[in-house]
Amino acid sequence: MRDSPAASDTAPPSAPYLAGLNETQAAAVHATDGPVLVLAGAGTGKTRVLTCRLAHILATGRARPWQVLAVTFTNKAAREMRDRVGALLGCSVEGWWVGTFHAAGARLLRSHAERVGLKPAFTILDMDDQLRLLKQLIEARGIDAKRLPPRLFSSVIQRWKDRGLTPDRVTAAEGADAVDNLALPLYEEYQARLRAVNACDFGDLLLHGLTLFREYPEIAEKYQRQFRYLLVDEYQDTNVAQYLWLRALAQGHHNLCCVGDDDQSIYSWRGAEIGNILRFERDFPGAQVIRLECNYRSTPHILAAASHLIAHNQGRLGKTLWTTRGSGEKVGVRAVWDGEDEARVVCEQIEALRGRGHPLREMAVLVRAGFQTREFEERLITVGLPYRIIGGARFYERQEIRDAIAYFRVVVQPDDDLAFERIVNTPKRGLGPATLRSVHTLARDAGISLLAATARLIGSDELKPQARGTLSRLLGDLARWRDRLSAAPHPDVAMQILEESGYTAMWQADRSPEAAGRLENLKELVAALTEFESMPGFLEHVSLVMDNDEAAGDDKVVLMTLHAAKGLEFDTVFLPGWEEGIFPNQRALNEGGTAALEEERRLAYVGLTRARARAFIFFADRRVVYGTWQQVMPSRFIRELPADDVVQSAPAGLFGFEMRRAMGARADEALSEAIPIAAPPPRFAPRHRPEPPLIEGRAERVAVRPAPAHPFAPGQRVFHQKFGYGSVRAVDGDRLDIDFEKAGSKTIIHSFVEAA
DNA sequence: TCCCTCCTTGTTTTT
DNA sequence: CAAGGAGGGA
Repeated sequence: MRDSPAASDTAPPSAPYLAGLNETQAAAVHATDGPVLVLAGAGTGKTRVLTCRLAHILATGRARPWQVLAVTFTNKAAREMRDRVGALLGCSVEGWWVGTFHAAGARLLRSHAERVGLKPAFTILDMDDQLRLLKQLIEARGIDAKRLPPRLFSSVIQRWKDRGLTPDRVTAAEGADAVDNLALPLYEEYQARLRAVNACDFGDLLLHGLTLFREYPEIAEKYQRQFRYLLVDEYQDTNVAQYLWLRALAQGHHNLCCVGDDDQSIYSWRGAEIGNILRFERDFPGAQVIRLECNYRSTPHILAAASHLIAHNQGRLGKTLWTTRGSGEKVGVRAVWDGEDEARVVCEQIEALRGRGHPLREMAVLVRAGFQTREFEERLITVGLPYRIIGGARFYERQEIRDAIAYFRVVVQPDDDLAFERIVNTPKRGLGPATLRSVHTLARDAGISLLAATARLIGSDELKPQARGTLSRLLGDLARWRDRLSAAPHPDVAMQILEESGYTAMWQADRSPEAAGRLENLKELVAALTEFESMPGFLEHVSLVMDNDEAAGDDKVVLMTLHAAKGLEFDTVFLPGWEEGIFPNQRALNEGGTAALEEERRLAYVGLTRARARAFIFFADRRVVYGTWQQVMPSRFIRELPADDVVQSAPAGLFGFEMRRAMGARADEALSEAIPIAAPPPRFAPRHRPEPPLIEGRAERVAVRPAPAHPFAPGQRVFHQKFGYGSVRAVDGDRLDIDFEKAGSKTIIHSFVEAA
């Protein structure tokens, strides 16, 4: 449908949802028809444009809600889009096609599953299931899984899927190249196994969609007609499969609007194809390109530093970000002695800012790799600053949650072999490898599911009486739970499953420090069930949508990787570990080419542009790498910062030398502005003077906490969330010296432990 | 079946 | 160095 005058007349330019857009944003909202690429620099109101555009399309009657497909990458982004569109239009977005690529792919595929050899109730496997399945196939082929681990095959297969390649479309030459010519046959077998157990992995949700569109043009046409408008967020992160999927849907009307920023493409290692955004104008002839360049987030110094840095990249479309914000602080570049010093300095700055009234939740420490958070955590615990780590094990990836869900899966779908395997001997039921092997053998030979094979074996006398009894009881339980599910509320049944299977009891009997938390998680899982209509509905949600959305409301310092920080913003950002080998990462350096290095630089750009008011970069003189001290070089990215927008500082002993190394020829000029800070090296000099914070003005010491609510005494047994159980060795005010059973001895603020 | 020891391997991570 | 996996021994 083309822009009809009647349609556009119904939306006056003063429509409330258009209020406050700047000129280019408004242009991006109004350019409804034909292909449009919105190049949205960091902090330029990208989400705003997307949501307003969607609202505009609906409000002007160009399409009905179910005729617009809006896709993003993450659940977080999808949720934000749904919330904002809902708020803008004042209605529910229930049932609309606004969500992640994978959720849309799954929804579409459920309607046509038979066409690709699946049943509509197919299971969506996660990483863990995939790896276990692959491992079985690898071992069945007699491949040494130690030399060639499942992960390796998994990543090769995933990359093929990212490129939209089904096994028959991988060229023989490429197949021969991949893992000794083993990956391609394994890929074929893997796909066959997935179909046999009526399952999909994440890549399949799109890949099967492509097959569907290719083999059944009438289905493709149906969706081309249905989706009059397509909106895509984070286009720089799409892979080839997603590009092909979008292109198939946009066929005909070409009402495709992609929003993205080539400078923030940081996911090539998982198949994202930056070429998609660079090639957009060629892929979609007649495309309009709209650049959003007015940044509403960062101060000019931060913006200048980020822009100057990213200008060192070759392969980019190029934009000129500008801001109307007044000048603020320059970007701090700070040399430190080592990782411990770095954590200490960062925490001092955090305390200083807090003393000046800045909320902790507005301060983020953004690291290149997860392991870097450890030293910060330890320091934050020591000084008693509350913090939150984003990332790490997600809720549904935890062992106990996966086990519980496996029970639910088998109950709902008896043929779910991977789930059956997971629970058949969890908790331990005394089933040995021999018993399980005969189940597997029969299943394979008869071409039936593990559960069906088990049932058959129980009827025979092949099994030892004990195993037979155990399996018979398990199958009886499963059947009973299944019956109950149709009669009783599913949260109640879930609770019964966990109780009657002995799963809850297993953790109650467990004396390890994590057991209590696991039981808590199980309770949380059952509580979460109440929000869903049915058990199958819940399972779909779990596999596609469930993430650990921690309460962001608490006032805590935020620790996370640069990748996890994309799309977020903070008043203050700390960027530690800017050293060659850490950032840029060693692997990027090993590759030798520019592609990997440019991606690291984009990551640096993402990091800097997260900051609204303050950004601090750190680099150490030496660091412990794999257990040994190593002298490290400042990151080349430091040298690429504009001297005018940066303030440097270093402890006295490091001052001249390090700065010259970091800043190259411009160091002397820059040094005239720098603030020398006296601090002895913590490890090599015995004296230790407290150091003033880098931020101007002295740190106001935060008031000492009130007297401990629980008086702790030496010898007392205590429990800590992270370190587990331990005993108090000494008490010093609000600080406790604790010997932990697992984690060794640490100094901990009393409020972080409880009496055990 | 469980525990201990030896060995390997150390980015980023969403769905 | 430290964590996690595999394999062997009790």
